[in-house]
Amino acid sequence: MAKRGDVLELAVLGLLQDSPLHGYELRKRLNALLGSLRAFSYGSLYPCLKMLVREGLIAQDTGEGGSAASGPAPGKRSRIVYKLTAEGKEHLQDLLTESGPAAWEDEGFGVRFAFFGRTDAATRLRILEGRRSRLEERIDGFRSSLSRTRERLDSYTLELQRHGLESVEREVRWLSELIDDERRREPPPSARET
Amino acid sequence: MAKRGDVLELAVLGLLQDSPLHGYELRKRLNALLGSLRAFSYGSLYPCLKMLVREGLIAQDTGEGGSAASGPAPGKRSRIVYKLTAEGKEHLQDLLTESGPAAWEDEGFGVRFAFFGRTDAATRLRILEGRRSRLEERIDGFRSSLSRTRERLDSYTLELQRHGLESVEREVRWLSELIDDERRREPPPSARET
DNA sequence: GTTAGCATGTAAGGAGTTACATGATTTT
DNA sequence: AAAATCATGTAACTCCTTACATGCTAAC
Repeated sequence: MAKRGDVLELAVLGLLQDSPLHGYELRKRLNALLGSLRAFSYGSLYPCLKMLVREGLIAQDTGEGGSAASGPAPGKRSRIVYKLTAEGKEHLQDLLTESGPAAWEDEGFGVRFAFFGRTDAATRLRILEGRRSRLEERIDGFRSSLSRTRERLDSYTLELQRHGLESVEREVRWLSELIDDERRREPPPSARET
Repeated sequence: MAKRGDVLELAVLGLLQDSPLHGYELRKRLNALLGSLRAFSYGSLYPCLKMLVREGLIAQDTGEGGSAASGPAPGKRSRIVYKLTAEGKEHLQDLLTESGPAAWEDEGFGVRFAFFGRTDAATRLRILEGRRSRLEERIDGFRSSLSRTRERLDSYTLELQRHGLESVEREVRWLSELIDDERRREPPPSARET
């Protein structure tokens, strides 16, 4: 229970944090935001929106204001604009601040990183470091499995492993640079004590 | 119809091509082979094996030979050894030779590449080039979406996009080197004509 | 006037995971 | 004799896709 790997849910809540949006627009921004990471279809977005409404995390804003132009693009067609509720904002903060596997694994990390602009410095650092040590574990398991099975592998398989390993090592270097940037911007409290 | 993205099926058939194996061993090799690409659990492997037997692509070899040591590790416990049937071999060749999205997308490409040792040169080249142009398309769509939404993105989101783009560009360079290697090894027929 | 894009949904199903259930064998 | 690892499986569930269904509006 409470073990939802829902990247979609988090991404939707995160986007609605900036401004209310309707489904169609939401999907475009979603896929622009996640870029190569992931793409979602309407068939998953709309049911997700319904669920979030049922859970009280977002609210529908169908009716146009009262008299004149009120929506972002008035007079188009009946569209359903969603916005975060107070509960939704809280839940979003919980998700973004959360530690644990959800925040380290590929997609979970990617979405959280995309919303780093609204995350506090301590959390950013924690997530970056969590991701890095997760990748370093992966490298270790990788190397030991390589040394165990090296003799059995042909050159193509080996080349695939080598390229995969190099990709992970490259991401570790990237993370290390980001971590250094964060530290420079906000030095650890131990430097201010004494 | 006939639109099975089954990475698992292909990987199982590919591994059984080298030698008959039982499920447990198969899973270990599977995860060693695919490394960072993917991991499979027993909950998907065993049902898949059953399905492949039903389809006549693999056969079970439960009974030990007749008298003395016959299996790879005799006298352990009742284990079910699977091997490719003639039909299975044919189907595997079809899958490995296949063009189209299945062979270009991330996982489909990865598995096919892992089995390049048993693939002919022309197919290798075709798949490598297919993968490369697929990635180049992705880069284009990416750049145009970036120029459309640049002003709206904060620095973290932008950094994520930049890193993603760089990863894809890096893979394109990798593929280009591999393609050059293949060409050097087996020059195109046009160079032999005249 | 027809194609393309905006806008919202639903039903069926695919591909895989987690957790459970069971038991033998080897190592410590 | 306890713990780890070998070995095989099943049931329920998750998350997402594809294909379908519908209709409005803008551009060509």
